[in-house]
Amino acid sequence: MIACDTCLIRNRAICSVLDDTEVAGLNRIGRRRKVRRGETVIWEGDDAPVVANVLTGMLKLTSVTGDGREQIVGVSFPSDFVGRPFGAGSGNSVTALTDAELCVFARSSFDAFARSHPALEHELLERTLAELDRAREWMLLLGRKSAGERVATFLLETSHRLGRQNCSTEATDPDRFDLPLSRRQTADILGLTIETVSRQIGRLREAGIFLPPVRRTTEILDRDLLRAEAEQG
Amino acid sequence: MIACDTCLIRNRAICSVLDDTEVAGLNRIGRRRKVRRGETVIWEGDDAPVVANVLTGMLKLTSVTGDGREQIVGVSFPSDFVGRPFGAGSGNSVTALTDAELCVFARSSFDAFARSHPALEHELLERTLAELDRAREWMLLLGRKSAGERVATFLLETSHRLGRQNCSTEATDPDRFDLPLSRRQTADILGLTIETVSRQIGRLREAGIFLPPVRRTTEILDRDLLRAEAEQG
DNA sequence: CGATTCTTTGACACCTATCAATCTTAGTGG
DNA sequence: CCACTAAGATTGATAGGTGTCAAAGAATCG
Repeated sequence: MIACDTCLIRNRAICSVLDDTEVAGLNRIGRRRKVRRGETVIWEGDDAPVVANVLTGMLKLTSVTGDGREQIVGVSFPSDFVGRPFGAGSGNSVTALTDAELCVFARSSFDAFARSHPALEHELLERTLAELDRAREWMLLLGRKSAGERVATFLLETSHRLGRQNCSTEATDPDRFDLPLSRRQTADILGLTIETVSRQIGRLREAGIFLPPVRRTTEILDRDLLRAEAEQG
Repeated sequence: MIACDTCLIRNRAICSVLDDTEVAGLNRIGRRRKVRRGETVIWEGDDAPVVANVLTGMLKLTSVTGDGREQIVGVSFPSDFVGRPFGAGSGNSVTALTDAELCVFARSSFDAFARSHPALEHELLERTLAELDRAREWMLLLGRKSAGERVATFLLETSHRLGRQNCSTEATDPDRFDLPLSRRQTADILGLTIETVSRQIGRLREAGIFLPPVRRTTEILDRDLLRAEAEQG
């Protein structure tokens, strides 16, 4: 009996392409680690000696300028892979947005394991390509969209990603979701200030399109109008 | 004798990890294609039935909003790989910035070939990870940097990438390079307007930091000051 | 219930976009 | 080779969107 047998994301993480024997091998070089909200797992510019699977919780990937301006360049959910395997040090920090649990590997061990398991590398490649797609879509948002469009796009994208995340058997309403992000974090995702995000959300609330957090739970009231706002708001 | 034997980028493209027999196999499913400046090879949202190695020239990857605002999300040089293998259709268009020559593969054939050649997939993974690093660094620029910082960063980055590109035996001056980009294209990379880019370049010229294009050839006069501008200009 | 943190709201300033005109470059045909 | 044209780049005036600064209002947590 190894830890992976009881792993909640055994069938969704990169491990899903490995058979039981192979998973046992991977299990041998990994260990579980709990992190608290706000704790930074990997530091930007560091040699980034670890990579990990996200078991529970949410994490942010950030880049920061010399004088402290921060941009969130990615958000990781359970079953996502975080860290930078192969060669280069990490270009961004990884910090827990909520309490989280990780399955951590020393990078050197993981690199060696991956190199000898092509199926794992293929899965990693598919995920990296998907992440690159997402990053490039976000570049369009950061470079060319107005504050209103950004906030609307963010709400749609968040609803979509959290919907995929929810794995309960019963169908859940994609228009209602818990958003464990502060204004600062939302602003850091959208390349805006907290005040601008606040005003745009206020605008959507007044327009009856969106219902802001009541104890973290937020709701999209008019998805069609929100989509229109995302295109040109 | 196959086409790859005379290929200028045989040792720099993803093919470099294949032996002669394997390259022959890849050669069998590929074909060369010349494209003219401005020609679009892959259309955003298309099924994107092709991937390719860049042999000569420069290409841009772009995302576009519904109403025509464009963001350049990547620039490809000789030996770079373009297109979206495995599953998802392409999220962005690929358009030639200069006349260019490509080594094109039907995506289905390439996918199959790659899956049966782990070394190739590993190389693809390394390149995709590096591209993701670059994309995320650019997200910081688009989300958090001022116009002055963007232009300065762009000049440094361009100098760096074109320097690596130049493979002549003699050492070339990294501070002098040819920049085959119009103001519009530069603006679309930086998420700015052409007027703002023009003004910022004018500012750097007046400050004696940078010499704008004379018949495409541009020159960095004071790299240290330019670096300072990139941090907070 | 008090203290801290986060969010909202307002007033104002500034940066960048927009609009418009001039100037330069590149390309074409006489 | 030069004039002519069209496209691209620069420069200027103006406006608008977002950032900044400040204060008041919620929410969270002991």
